[in-house]
Amino acid sequence: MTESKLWYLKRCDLFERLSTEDAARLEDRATSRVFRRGEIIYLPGDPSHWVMVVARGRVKLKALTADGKETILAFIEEGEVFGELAIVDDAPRDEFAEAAMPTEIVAVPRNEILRLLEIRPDAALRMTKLVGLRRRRIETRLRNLLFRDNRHRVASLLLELLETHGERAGNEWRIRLPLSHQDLAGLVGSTRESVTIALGRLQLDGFIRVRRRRITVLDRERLMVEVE
Amino acid sequence: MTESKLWYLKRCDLFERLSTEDAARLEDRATSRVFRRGEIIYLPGDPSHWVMVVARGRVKLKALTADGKETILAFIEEGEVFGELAIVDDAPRDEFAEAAMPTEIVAVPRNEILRLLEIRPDAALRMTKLVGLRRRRIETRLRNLLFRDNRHRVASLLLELLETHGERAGNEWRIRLPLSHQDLAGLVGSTRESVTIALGRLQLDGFIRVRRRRITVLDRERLMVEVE
DNA sequence: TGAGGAGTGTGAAGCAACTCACACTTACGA
DNA sequence: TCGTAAGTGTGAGTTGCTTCACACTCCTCA
Repeated sequence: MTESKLWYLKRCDLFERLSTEDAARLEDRATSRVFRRGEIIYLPGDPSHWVMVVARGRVKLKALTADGKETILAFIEEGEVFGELAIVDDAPRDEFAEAAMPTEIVAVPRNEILRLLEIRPDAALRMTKLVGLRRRRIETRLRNLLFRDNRHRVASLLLELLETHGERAGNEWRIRLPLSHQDLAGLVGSTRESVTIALGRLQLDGFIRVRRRRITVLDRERLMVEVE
Repeated sequence: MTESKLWYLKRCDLFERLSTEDAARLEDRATSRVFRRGEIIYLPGDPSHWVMVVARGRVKLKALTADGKETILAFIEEGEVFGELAIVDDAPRDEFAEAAMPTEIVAVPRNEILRLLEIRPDAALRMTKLVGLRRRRIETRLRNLLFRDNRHRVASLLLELLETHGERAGNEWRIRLPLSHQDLAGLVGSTRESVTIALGRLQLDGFIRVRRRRITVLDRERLMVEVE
């Protein structure tokens, strides 16, 4: 570990404004560990004793169906929190957290977080907002999946990804995350082949440019209209 | 209005333990109104200025697709909060709230809630848990919809409904909510006809009993195994 | 620099779910 | 008490997606 755990925690707005005392305490109680690409950080059934922060790397949250298909719930990037529902209660995890690349994780014990939320109303409010924002995102995703064909699903997924993992480049928007068609299928609940078709058509229609695992949205506004 | 707004608010655990001062303040700032069945309480685009509580009746949260299909996000029952994402930020609503029956609503201004959360850490924590619990539910729903056929979708929806709106009756579990096949279709993202088929089969297989808009789960354990 | 794996494109066949259409039943208000 | 609307059951025809199969491209690392 090259940097202190605290240094990583502080990049995350949840922990940025702590008293030196609280900070020292966190530094003491938090744990850190490095995972290789593909390693599992936690899995369904594990106790929810920790709230985690991505220090370096990227994490994929996913679930598996009985026949082995992968539902991707989210990607978590550097400086972001995950597993924060440990706060709600101690119900076991119900998804996998997997390192999507070499990744360092800082884990804070549930109790420490709860204590912090008790004494720091502003931290509590931030936490509520974090949980709420992600809920809103999931609800939107749900709406965009039900009753819509593959083209619409993929298109609105791309727009969602721009919000969370997009970066502007002139008029265009690039998706920072390298995503295979298989990954996209896991995000919209369809198959690799169907995603290939949908992306192909969207590209033909001039909405996007695809190169290997890189997707660029050429005209965000127009794509938003297309999706309604 | 037969009862005070406060009386209704206090039935909701978010507000139950207030100082008399805070209580008086809430009583003063909160608003209440009665809606007829089918009336819209708010709609997409409305400003999120209020957090609401169902005093009497039942509320349906839904969204409409471009071609008029109804996605049902949740039903909210007496004493429960909804529209609580107004706390996160002032982004406009993105769903409809509709009275599913004659319903009285108490609305608390966003600012009042925020103030309360600032000064009452326990209230803040409860709010986080509420938002988090609902998020977990939505995530589960998402997992249960992607990659699964109609039978599985309907079956896991029934189990979900037992958690939120179920009541035990001996060995059986009844769903308190009267739900048409159309409603169920809106919850799982399929069609009325497909739901009819799925329910019919589940009944034939001895998992449930259906009578008009009443569904009884005969053997919850067995149904859980069926869904995996 | 070449071999193997990951990622992408495409087509043929099958099927689950959708649409449309209509008959029947139950609930409930005039 | 009847009339109407809401809710349910079922079949025929269609379609969009999945499955399976295989060829091809690109990247990476030995």
